[in-house]
Formats: sequence, C-alpha cells, structure tokens
Amino acid sequence: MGNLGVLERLLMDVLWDSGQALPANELRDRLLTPAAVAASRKPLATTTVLTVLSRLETKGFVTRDRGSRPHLYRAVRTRAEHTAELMHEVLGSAPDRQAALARFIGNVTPQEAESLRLLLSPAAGE
Amino acid sequence: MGNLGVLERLLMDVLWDSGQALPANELRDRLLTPAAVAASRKPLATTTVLTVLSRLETKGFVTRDRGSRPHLYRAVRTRAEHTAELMHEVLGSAPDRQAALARFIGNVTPQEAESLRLLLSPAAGE
DNA sequence: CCACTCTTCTACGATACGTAGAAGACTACA
DNA sequence: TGTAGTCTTCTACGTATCGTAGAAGAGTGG
Repeated sequence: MGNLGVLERLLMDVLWDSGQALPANELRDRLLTPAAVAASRKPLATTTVLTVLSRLETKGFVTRDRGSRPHLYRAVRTRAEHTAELMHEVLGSAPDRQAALARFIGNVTPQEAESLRLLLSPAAGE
Repeated sequence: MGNLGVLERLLMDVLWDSGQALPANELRDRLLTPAAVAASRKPLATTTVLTVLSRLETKGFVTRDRGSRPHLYRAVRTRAEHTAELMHEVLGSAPDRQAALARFIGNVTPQEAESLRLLLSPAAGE
C-alpha cells in the first residue's frame, strides 16, 4: 500500500514531532499550529481524526493502546525510517537502480554529499 | 502532482524501455508482453491508451508529436531521472534529511554502497 | 468526395480519502 | 446503581483520481 493522504500525513507529522503516544483529542488540537491556521486549515471534528487514525492503524503506520482510556496512538516507525523506506521503495521500482542512484547523487547538496561520504565510510553501523 | 497509477506506470515503462517515440497502437500492443499476459492483463482498447497518454501529457510525463499522423509519444524524462526525482521528492518531504539519508544508506546493498562511494568521489559531474 | 484511420469528448465504475453525524460503549460520580 | 458525560465505532457522503471505453468528430489517401 503506497502512500498517505494529506491529512494522514499531517497526523503522522504531529505524532513524529511529538515523539510520544497521544490521544485523538490532543492530535486534533495539535493539528492547528499557527502555520496550519495560516494555511486556512479548519478545526476538525474528533471523529474525523479518529477515522483517519483507524485508517493509519490499518495501514500499519500507527498502533493504538486500547488499554488507556482515551486510546493512545503512537507512530510505528520514525519519520526517518519511513522516509528511507519510501526512498527504497521508489528505487526498487526502477530496473536501472545504478542509473537512478547516479542521478540521485548528482542532485544532492554538497553538504549532503559530504555526509553521505561519511556514512559510507568504513564505520557504517546500524 | 504526485504519482502515477498502475496503467500510467506501465505505459511509461514501455516508453522508457523502448527508448523512442511510439504511436498509441504500438504502445497498446507492447503492453501485452508474455509477462503481462501471465499476470492476466487483458488487451486494451486503443482509446484507453490514448486517454491515459493524454493524462500523462497533462502531467508532464510525455510529449506528443502532433506532426506525425499517428501521433508519436515520447517520455519527457528518462526513468532514471524520474526515479531520482521521486527520491528527492520523498527526501524533501522530511525535515530530518540527514537522519533519513542515514537510514537510507543503512539499507542499501553492499554493491550499491560501493558504487555510491564511487559516485561521491572526486569525479562527480552532471 | 468517400472510406478508413486516428483523435477527442464524454462518461461510468471503483477506490481512496477528507469529513463528520448517529449510535453504541465505557467511566465516574452522585 | 443509574445517569450524565466522554470516547469509540459504524455508517455515510462528496470529491478526486484512475482504469476503461463508446460515440462522435477530424484528418488523410485514393
């Protein structure tokens, strides 16, 4: 299953930024950052958030703690993991991985190239 | 504008594999590789292919030569460029690019790590 | 100018997603 | 323990995207 919708992604971002498990109401509130309001995002009904969270659970992006009374939602993977996974997915869909990688590398910033060099040096660890 | 549907992607793959501009009929035929037939893909009406090609044109994935009588369709970017672009898009959607890159690198095959090292060496050019 | 081919227009069904009300389940307090 | 209030689940609708293609229009060759 591919990718996330806009709201789904926003919710994941809130979860990722918070770094902890949160109840639906909290998530609904945190969706209304000043930036979000500026982008004319309206407050959502809690049920809307719950619906989306259910879908995210089905897709395997969040787990919920049904033990706590307001259920607590937690991101399954970190954002970095998610991003890396997606990148691999994209790369995997190309038969010419080498060429794609070459193109990809050709467009990273110098700083990123540098850190990539470091990451690829002998000491590459989990 | 995000990504491609299944058929859209299949058509792009045919165009990319062919490396040349092709008319709709030819594309329709080439869609039926043995592998595709094995995956129980049915023959499509030419209009179906034309519709999808129009959408791909709108999305900027193909250009069409309206001069030739059966219009000729050509991929705008190479598959490698497309893949690399998508990867950058994914990476760009993460605030923690460094972390995402680290994760990404952590999961490439040794062979790919090696070629990445080469790509990042002195002679990195367009 | 006529038949044939190719293209455009229009359309419909399926799916995903944003959105949320209505109804049911659970908790806490009186 | 009954009742109000909170939280969750069920159901549903509107919209966009995409696969699919027929019908009608446009262009070409004889």
